[in-house]
Amino acid sequence: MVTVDGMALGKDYATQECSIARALEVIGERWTLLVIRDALYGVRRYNDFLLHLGIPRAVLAARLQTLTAEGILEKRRYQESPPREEYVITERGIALWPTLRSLGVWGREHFAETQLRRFEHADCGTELGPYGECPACGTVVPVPDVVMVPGPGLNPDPADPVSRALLRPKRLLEPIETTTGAAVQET
Amino acid sequence: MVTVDGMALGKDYATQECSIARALEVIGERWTLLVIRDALYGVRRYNDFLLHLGIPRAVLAARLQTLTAEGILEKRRYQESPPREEYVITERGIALWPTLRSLGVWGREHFAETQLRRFEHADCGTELGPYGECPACGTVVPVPDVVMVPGPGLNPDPADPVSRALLRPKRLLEPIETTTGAAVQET
DNA sequence: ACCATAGGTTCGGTCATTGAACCAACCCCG
DNA sequence: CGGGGTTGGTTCAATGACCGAACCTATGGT
Repeated sequence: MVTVDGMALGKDYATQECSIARALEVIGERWTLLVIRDALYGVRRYNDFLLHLGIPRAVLAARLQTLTAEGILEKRRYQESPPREEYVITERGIALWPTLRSLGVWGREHFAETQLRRFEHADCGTELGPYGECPACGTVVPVPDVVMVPGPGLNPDPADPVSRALLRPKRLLEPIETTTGAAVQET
Repeated sequence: MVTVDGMALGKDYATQECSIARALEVIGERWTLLVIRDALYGVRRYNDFLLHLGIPRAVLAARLQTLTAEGILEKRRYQESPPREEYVITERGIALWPTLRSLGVWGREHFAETQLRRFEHADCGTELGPYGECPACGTVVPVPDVVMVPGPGLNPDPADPVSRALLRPKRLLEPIETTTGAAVQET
């Protein structure tokens, strides 16, 4: 056999015939799922991802490019004069919500944290079940109808403006209003 | 602030207050979710993981150790005389099934593959819904009652004995019978 | 003219992953 | 008793990915 030359290492799982493996080739790299999570929470701008995630700039640029190429985010110009871009999650990205939801539930249940955020059905206020369904209505809740409610145990006065914007209840996908404090300024 | 020295890079997402991030610190590394998938499929032995995944030996050893330490796998001796170990998935690991299931569904739907495997409710033969529920019975199917059925599009004559064992229908968690062909022998 | 903002790219250093080789029990076979 | 096979690892040099910091570009505000 000749072990197809080229990418010997990296993001692919060459020998696997499995849709889980295919999925992981797309979203399995470090930081990628957190970028998608933030996009579901309404984060759209390069600088906001940067502030909220604490990800190296180069890595963020690479992830945004890959996710755009894979059709999970869509890059678009939201302002011409000083050219400004934003990255908006697509249907394909939104379809990852049940996965992220069940991963979050698993993380909370098995690593004993206080509940940091709660997710409710906007129509009735019921807390979602483990796969994003509404126990009261008996239906899978469309992502735009999910409300994220911050819980206790969440730092009440975070440093970055994105975390501050996420401190009050809001619907998924609804863009965060970027108070435009300071750019990347740390410390 | 002083950014706790020590692990500056690696597996942690230091600034994130989020159970998704906590979960990813545990199962977010390369290969980890595939090891867990295989464990759900009934793979238990070091050599079988090796053969089926094509993972470097050192990485496999590291992942098995981490997963054992995190309580996702349990290492146990299944034979004394020549001391032999096996890694069996725990409740905590089994709880990842809905996550893996929804990830697999996403991978198949968005990256247009033929259906490689199907998952059915053993009691009634109905194909599972996207989160591992049975549409006919209306309940979430316990993992031991899920039957994995190989589909078309799966290589009918794979090289390694593990893939061959996974070619016929079987329940999740049921250990694969390792025909004990040859050890790691490739070529 | 000067500073700030948004969205990047470049670069040297460090960490993780890779493939191949080696090791160590123990068994079976002759 | 010696040789080979199986299982479950460890070690090692090389390569790629990730890291933080610095720099760049375009624009707008004052």
